[in-house]
Amino acid sequence: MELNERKKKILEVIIRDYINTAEPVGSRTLSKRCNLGISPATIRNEMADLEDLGYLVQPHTSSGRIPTQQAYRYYVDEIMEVKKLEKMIRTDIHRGFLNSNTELGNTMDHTARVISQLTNYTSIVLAPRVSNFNCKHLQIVSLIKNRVLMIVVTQEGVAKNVEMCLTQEVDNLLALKLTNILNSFLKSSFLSDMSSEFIDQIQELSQNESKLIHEIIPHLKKTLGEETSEVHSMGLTNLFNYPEFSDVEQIKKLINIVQEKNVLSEMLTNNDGSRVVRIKIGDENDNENLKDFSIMTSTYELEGEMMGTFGVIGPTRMNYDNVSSVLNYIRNELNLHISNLLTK
Amino acid sequence: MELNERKKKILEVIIRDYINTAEPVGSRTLSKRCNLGISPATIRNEMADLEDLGYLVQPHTSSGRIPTQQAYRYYVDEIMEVKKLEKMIRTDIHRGFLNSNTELGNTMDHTARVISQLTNYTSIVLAPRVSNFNCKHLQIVSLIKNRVLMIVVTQEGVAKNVEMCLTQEVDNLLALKLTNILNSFLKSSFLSDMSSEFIDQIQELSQNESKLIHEIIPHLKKTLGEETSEVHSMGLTNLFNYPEFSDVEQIKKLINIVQEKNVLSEMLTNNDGSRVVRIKIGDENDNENLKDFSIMTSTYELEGEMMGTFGVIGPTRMNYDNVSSVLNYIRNELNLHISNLLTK
DNA sequence: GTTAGCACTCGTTTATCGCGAGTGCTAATA
DNA sequence: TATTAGCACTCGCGATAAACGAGTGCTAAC
Repeated sequence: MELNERKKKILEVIIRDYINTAEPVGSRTLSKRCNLGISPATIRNEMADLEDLGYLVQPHTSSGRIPTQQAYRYYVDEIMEVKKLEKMIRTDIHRGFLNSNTELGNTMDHTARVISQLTNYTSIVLAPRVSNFNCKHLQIVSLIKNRVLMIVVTQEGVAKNVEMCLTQEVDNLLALKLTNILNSFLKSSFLSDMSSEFIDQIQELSQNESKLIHEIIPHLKKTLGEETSEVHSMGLTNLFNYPEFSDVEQIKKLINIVQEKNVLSEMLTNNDGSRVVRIKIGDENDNENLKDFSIMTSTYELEGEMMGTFGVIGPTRMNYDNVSSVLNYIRNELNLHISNLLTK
Repeated sequence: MELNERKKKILEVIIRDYINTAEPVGSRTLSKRCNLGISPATIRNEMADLEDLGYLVQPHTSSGRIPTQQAYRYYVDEIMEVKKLEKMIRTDIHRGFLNSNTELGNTMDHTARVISQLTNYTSIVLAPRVSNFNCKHLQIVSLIKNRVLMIVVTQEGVAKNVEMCLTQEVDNLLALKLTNILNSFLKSSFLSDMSSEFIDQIQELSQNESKLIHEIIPHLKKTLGEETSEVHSMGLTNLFNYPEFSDVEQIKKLINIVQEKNVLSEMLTNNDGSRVVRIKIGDENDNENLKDFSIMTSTYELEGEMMGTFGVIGPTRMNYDNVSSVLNYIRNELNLHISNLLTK
């Protein structure tokens, strides 16, 4: 798909304009805007070419043109240059993160809020996941009768708790006992192979304890195995202001996306590690409900290890420049902040 | 506000009709619907009277009438008779609750889902709150460095956890120590007066431990003091189908209400204990954003003690009959289920 | 290769009209 | 005296039509 410089320039201006106004752009307005000193007629010819090449479409005969998803993809890959955020905004964000509470949950909320404010789209931030068997500490807390709470703490100091119902009563003492047993497993790395044989071999366990441990293990496995983590989302109503989402059906779709946590899996399956900020435009999303949206995501890390994902959902007519800048900078801040919070 | 029997009957039919159709009701259709054998002309006279009394309004001259909020209030207080749910539906609900997971969180979700399905409005269920100093057990879990998790378990077996950042590092051993100290406080009911003097009097504590306890206490106080609890909501999009909420501005308002948890405080301040199901119609809500909505709430209990609130948010043109029946029955089921889950 | 000119397209806006559901009033009726 | 039939009037709504205007493609001239 080679485009000469003039076509490229024209396409760029069209995309920029359409992103701003959401109105089809015509040759006249375009000729005023781009200072190439070419007449509307020439531009019309070029636009017709760009339409043949699949970069533009007309909503109806004799109206201006709007960019296709292919055009956005081209823009993102070949035209866009990601700028640094303005210094003032950067320091603002930095200060915000410093003031945001030192608690992990608050940090996630704060991040989501900042992103939605800076982009005017809907932000989504996934808390660090608890998985991969890298847990450091387990704790069983007796709730009442046969109901207990299991707290799983990872090496990175992230906690997750699971409520469960066992077949017999567990008091504080027994809970402590179970906690100790499970943690000794942890040390001896039995957990990496939590098969029944292993557990039954532990001689010191009473039949009772052994039975309870057997009940707990599946819950633990499930917890460690699942990829889900807390979702923090902000600015859902931001999107309602955009004309493409102003009818009720679109709004319903949008709410379902965010509520049913569809985006989540979409974000996680986006595993292309080669770029810091990843972009999925419209049809590029696998999820059927997301075909009308664009999603931009990035990840935050701790000591080189991927901890979680965050990003933005908006129209395909997204301000890719600005969102890239924002996500880039937020990523840095988040890495810094998380590192302060979680490093030993 | 005395209304004679015929006026009462007419008002009732108008309200019922308007709740179903959302269309102003005229004298002709009305005369067909109510079998009082009176002509449209007579009904017109009565309707004019009802308008003078403040029960009806016309959206514009020469259209049918719609009920005022005063009318709904009258209907709810004087006309409506709450029926039992159909046997079939009752058994359906009952089975659903039996099958719903034995975990507390799931039960709340299930309740929210069932209510929104049965009413076609938006349901809100507040999990049992943790407060009033009735906690049974405390647990400190070391996360990483100086960050710990505090788990508060109430007498009823409800848990809540709070992440906090202390001024010095806490390892597993120290966490256990702190846990023991706090629980001994609990037993000796020192917690009910957590003043500094009391704590400093404990001789056995090292300066170190004492300092940490002093840091933890405020968090504990805050947790026990706050009235908030998890919110489970379902069926937000249900409301979009009603014509009164089909424009974007209303939808925004609605989403803000549910997201920003305004309803929550509204529900909690609704303290009129004299009725099982409490109703707030439009203006009766203190919260400015709720003036266009009606809210119906009820509470669930454990051994006579109020545990939490649940209910429904919808248009003032709400099907008060059906929602009353549903909330009534759900309340029974929830009491039963919670009792099974939490009783010693 | 570029541009001015022109006829044509088509969605949007504005105005007008008729329909119909509903009302209030008056006079007749039980 | 309460009820009802009859009738003129109101007003929102949908349909139809006309005017508008932003934009296009094509052709011919530069």
